[in-house]
Amino acid sequence: MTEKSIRVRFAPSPTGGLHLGGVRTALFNYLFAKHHNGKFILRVEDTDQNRFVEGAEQYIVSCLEWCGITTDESPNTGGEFGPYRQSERKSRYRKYAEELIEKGFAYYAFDTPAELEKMREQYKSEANPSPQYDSKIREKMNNSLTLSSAEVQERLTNKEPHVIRIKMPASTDVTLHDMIRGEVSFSTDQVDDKVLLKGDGMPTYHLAVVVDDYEMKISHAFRGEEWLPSAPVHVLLWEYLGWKNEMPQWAHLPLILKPDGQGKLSKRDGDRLGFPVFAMDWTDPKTGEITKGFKELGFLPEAFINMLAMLGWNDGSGEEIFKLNSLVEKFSVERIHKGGAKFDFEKAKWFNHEWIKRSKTDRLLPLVEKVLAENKIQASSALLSELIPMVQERCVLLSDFHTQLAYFFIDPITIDTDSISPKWNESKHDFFNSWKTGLEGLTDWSTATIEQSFKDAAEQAGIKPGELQLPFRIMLVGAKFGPPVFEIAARIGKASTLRRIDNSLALLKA
RNA sequence: GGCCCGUUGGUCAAUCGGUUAAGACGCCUCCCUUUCACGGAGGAAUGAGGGGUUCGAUUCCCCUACGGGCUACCA
Repeated sequence: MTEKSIRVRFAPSPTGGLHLGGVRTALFNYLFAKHHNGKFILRVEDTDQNRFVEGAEQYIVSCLEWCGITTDESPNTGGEFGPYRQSERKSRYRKYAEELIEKGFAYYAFDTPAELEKMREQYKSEANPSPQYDSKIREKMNNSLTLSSAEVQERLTNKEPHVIRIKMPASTDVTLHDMIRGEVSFSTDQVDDKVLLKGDGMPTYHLAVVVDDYEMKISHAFRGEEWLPSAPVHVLLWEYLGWKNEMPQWAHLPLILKPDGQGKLSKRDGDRLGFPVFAMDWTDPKTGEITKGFKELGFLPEAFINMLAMLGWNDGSGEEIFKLNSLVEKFSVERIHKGGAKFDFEKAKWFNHEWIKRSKTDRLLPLVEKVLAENKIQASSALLSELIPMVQERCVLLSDFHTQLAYFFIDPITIDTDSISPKWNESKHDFFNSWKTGLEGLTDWSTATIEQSFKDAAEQAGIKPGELQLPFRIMLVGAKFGPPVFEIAARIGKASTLRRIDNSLALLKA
């Protein structure tokens, strides 16, 4: 048995933002390839000129880069099996389609869109709500099977618009082995004569995927489960073109479903339920509309791919946190789930929180600097490096670093006096007023000395320190969160501390 | 409608004929902490239904139900 070298491909079409499911398909392809020391190829399926969206291809590349999914061959970087953009391969497809016609496995069809529409109307019935261009119907249409060869020749020389359709055999079972689902078989009676080459000379997905997988020597083809119904067409094409022995192994991935209700997760669900569906922000070049992505929302790519990998796969150990290289090491197709998984944004956030907690300061530093800069807060890297470990366990999203860190740099904008005013009284007011003097006299401004001074003053005032700690926190932070108060006081310095006490005291008096 | 795929707690899921049916998220209780978070200890919560096969089915088979996908000159 000859060992074919492992080559897989992620083949998105550049029609807009890159969906969660798309990234997961890319990821599984990548994990499989790298686990077997194979190649991961990016192939752009831009055969539909109507759906082509400017910038979408570069956006997809950027998403993969952000995720750390590197390509071995792609439109940008090239490779020995290029071009990797189907539009640039246009000229190669027609000859295969015509070869199929010669062999009797395909035919020319001259039906206009209107005629097809009419056909569907005509044959539509209760029993058959969606009539197909199949072995029965093709007898009634305008194609090289029904027209005389002279007329076909004439129409062809007149450059009459036409497509090439596969001629599905009658009553044959097509069986394929799916790495995830095992044997799956279909009756050819159920599948229609798919268009292989479109009127504009571009191939459809069906022809292109087979030709390109063959020419690019793809060994394993991973794609979403939505492709399963058309798989028999592809299998037949591999056979008809005489490449059966080189056909890749198929693997149809389960779908990612809506969290509520049912159905495939879509961009709309994200908008509706308030979470991203795209990997990164996507700006529609026509409308200018921006759709939020995981990256910009504050996800770490490590968390994003980790979460995606666990949606439909696990290593069986119960461990859920994996780095990309561990995923590569552990990945196995056998452990991919068969059933679809509902997307759970809460769990996605948990992954991110875990990754933020576990990340080294250096990893977080540039990202945190960016978040702060976006909020007009300048901070030195040295200071931030000390601050990050103090707050990272409190951040679920990178954007949380802003709220968790802002008060180290600027006085709180809102003071949650409601939390302290119910228990506020004259003696507490007096305490802070007099403690200020004590603080002013502190020569060594450190967490320990501030805390000691606080305790001493509290004792002198006859108030339990615990009752004064929350007020102090509210004064410095503005709300009930953050690291130990005295550490905060130590960091923000004497002047800021005193100023914030004064500001709050003024508010509490009123 | 037809075809195909799927079905373990609310969600992600382990189990590859014999278990008190893991673990995680979320939720609840408690501890730690006079903030928040982290951490720790507990808790509630699962094999769609019906037939087989078997000494024994969550696990294998069939039927039903339910869910999903596909049914374009879109991918």
